[in-house]
Amino acid sequence: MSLTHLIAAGDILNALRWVACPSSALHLYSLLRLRLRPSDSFCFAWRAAVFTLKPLSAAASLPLLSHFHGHLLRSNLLAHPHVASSLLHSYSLLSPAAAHQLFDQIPPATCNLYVLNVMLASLCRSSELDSARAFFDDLPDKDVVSWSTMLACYFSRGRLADGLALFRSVTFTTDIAVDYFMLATLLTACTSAGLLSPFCRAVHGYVVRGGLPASMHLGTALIDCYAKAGCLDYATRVFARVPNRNVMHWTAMICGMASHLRNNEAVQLFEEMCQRRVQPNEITFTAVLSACVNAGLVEKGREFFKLMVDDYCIEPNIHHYGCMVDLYAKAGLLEDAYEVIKTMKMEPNVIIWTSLLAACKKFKNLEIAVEGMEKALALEISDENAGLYMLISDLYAMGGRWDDAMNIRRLMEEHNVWKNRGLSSIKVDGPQGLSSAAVS
DNA sequence: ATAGGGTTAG
Repeated sequence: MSLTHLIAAGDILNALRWVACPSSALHLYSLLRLRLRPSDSFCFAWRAAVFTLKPLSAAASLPLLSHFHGHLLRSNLLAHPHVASSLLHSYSLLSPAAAHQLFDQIPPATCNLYVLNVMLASLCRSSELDSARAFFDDLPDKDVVSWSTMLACYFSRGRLADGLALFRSVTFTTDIAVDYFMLATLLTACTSAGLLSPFCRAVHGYVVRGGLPASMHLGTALIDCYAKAGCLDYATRVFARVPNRNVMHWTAMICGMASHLRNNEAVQLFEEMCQRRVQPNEITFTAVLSACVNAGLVEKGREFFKLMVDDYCIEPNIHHYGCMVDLYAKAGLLEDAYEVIKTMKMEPNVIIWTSLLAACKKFKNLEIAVEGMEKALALEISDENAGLYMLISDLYAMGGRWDDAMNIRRLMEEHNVWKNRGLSSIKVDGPQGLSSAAVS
């Protein structure tokens, strides 16, 4: 009797693990609560609470979360550190202020290192870097998670020197073993900061000596880092050694090939990925479509776009549409390009209009140009759109509509916008930020 | 195995 109800409770708990919808999760949770007897292990109750919190925070509903918070308080489950850290984590993703408020109410007996690390991560995402660092310095104990959270914080905010100094501290002044989580953190941070090739090789050496690649995330980070550094042969080598390549590995590799204009290899990789039944995602398609654009592979691009929509049921986003417009426009297929714009489910952006109208100018197709221009003029005048406005002025002039052309120029002068002035916003963050230097 | 830090584009 008691055994059957325990099995049933276990099944519900298992189901709760994989549920994604918040209302189903809450439903299963209350079902489970009804089955639990006082004699049941307390472990059941807190695990159920933790599993329920995941879909709740994914649903991004603060009212739902605070409702469940009330229940956790009343049932005294919040005294359990697992529950407290999970709830704090959920809050921190939705409202850092609410997370801070909750943190202040957690009693010392519950506030273990897990809870403190969640709070540190929350501060790293939302607060001044210095207050996160002060919190880190005040931690009574620090484990590998505390250190890598703080490291990622420095790197993600572009504080390379501080990040590297902290990395030196953890390696030289503590007994903490650098794990693959931390390496992936470092690698990702350094990749986006443009600190590429030497660092990547160092981490790779560390990984090889450790007899890896054991971690899927680290494999992706290594491939991406080598690819961004221009070391595509190294990226390929790492890629070949990953045992169970997932969509991330394939996508990182395809992006790498596409961004270095090795378009045919990008297309080949994509086709091989599909043959091996690895499901491409929207980013994979962005990469392979841009390879098609760069190589002028119109038919391949058309085929892949259709594959994405019909076979993989991926709703095209603005990048996908942008690739298709560019693909057709560059090939002089202006009707096809304009057709894509007409079927888009969102407003075309400046990139898309520029692509179409530049091709209209090049191929001297004023018919489509006139239709497009009328709509493109709805975009507000700004430095970013200056190039588009110049193009429209040129097209008017080409069609002999000098007054309209002059009007556009006058409008630009009135709004004081000039082509290329947007370039002054290019980010300059010191010598390490210059990726072109790091590529060599 | 079981809570907290990491992965792909623009």
